[in-house]
Amino acid sequence: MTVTRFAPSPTGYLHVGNLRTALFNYLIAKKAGGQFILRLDDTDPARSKPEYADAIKQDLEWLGLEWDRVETQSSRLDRYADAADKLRAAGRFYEAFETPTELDLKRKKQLNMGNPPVYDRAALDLSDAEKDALRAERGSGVWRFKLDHARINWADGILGDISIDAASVSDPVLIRGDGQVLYTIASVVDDTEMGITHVVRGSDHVTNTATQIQIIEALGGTVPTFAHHSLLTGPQGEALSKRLGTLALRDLRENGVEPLALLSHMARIGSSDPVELRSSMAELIEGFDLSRFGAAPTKFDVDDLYPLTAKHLHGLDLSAVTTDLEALAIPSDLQSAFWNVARDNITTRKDLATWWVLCRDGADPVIDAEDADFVAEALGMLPAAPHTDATWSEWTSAVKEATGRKGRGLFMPLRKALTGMQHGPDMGQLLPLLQVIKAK
RNA sequence: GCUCCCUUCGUCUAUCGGUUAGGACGCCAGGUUUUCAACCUGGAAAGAGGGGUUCGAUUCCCCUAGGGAGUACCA
Repeated sequence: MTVTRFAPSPTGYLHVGNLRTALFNYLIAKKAGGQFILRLDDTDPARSKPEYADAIKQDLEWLGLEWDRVETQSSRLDRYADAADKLRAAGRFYEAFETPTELDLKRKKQLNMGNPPVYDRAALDLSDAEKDALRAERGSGVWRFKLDHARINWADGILGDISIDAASVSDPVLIRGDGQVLYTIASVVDDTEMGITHVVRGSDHVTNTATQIQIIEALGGTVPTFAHHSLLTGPQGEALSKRLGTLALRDLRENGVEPLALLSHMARIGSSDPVELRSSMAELIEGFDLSRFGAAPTKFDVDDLYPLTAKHLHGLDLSAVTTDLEALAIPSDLQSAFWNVARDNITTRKDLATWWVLCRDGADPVIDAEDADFVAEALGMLPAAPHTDATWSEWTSAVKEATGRKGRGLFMPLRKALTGMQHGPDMGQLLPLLQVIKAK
């Protein structure tokens, strides 16, 4: 069975980049009839916060990305300790005592000499006595995984055949000096023990994947299928990480982006499939194909979300927006007519308020000097409320008769006088909803 | 610096050596609506640069330039 996971650390809010990873894993699992696991990578007690874990769940729920199971790494610490023992027994684990400053110095030296900044494995030469001395002096060291210096190859689901020389990578630290288990091993242990079959993550993880493959093998686990999707960049190709602050899922929700619009966009950008609005998650699942994604960085522009949001809204019927209409205190007998009028003229649900305020309170008229007499004459002919669907057409016909004006010259001044704007809903339908006409 | 990935219309991309270089979003125009939006139709718009290989390169190879990522006792 296909089992995937989304593994955020609860150290902040989810943003569009995270969503892409989550969505890919979700869609793959669902398309295969498999399982999608939400795994909270909270091994860092200093930065992980329960509030963030809750926020992550809320954001996923908002989008309808339901997980079959939730796991937390902080409750699996004993598993990681077991794995560490296993690595020690296999002779693939060694303790190193360099301080961060010393490591930094080593790296700088290597860089100066034009060499890759790879850990020199000095700790491997330490005798037991030397280790005891260092431990007494500096406390416990870090535990590094001893990489096998060979090329590491895998067939990536998106990038194709990848080959990385293990010698160009430092032996990864798996356990910190203070005993804290690090992502690299926790993730590997979970992936193998939870039966993860497909790992889809950002391409910022490709080097991790290389080392993790060796760790999985050393642990005797089965290497899952890996796929690394490209990272999102801003509209100008700039790194998105700098603007991620404004791209939190909750902010998008706050700005009125519709879940299906977001989902439709995120599930397709970067692929050869057209980005178009899908009407359901099922449709998204059906059409998803990882092999259609390219390896090039993908530009993401928030503005692209709004046309899709508008389109989604345009297809909604009254029942889907009654909550919004109620929130605006729109009388129930007016709701249907109002939705019909406003529907095609909104980008987000928030725009509903603008139109309702216009209907309820009227608008400050905009009357050009050359139209002043015309508008005054026309308004004099406007029958008293209540107006019906026929009022506008009857009225404007009469005005046309009386003034000789027609087409745009006839309608635009009236639209501007009544609504204060030169664009908006169908006037014939809008007029009966206008509770106040300030121009009169 | 080193390692990995990438480079086709504004954007996301198709093309497994020979195409009028296709589609989608956006944009523009026209139509429809006696006005706006929506909708329909049409249009403009592209293979980073330089070398090769080849009868023929967007496509294969090399170089340069540019972009992204990694190079943590973060994830």
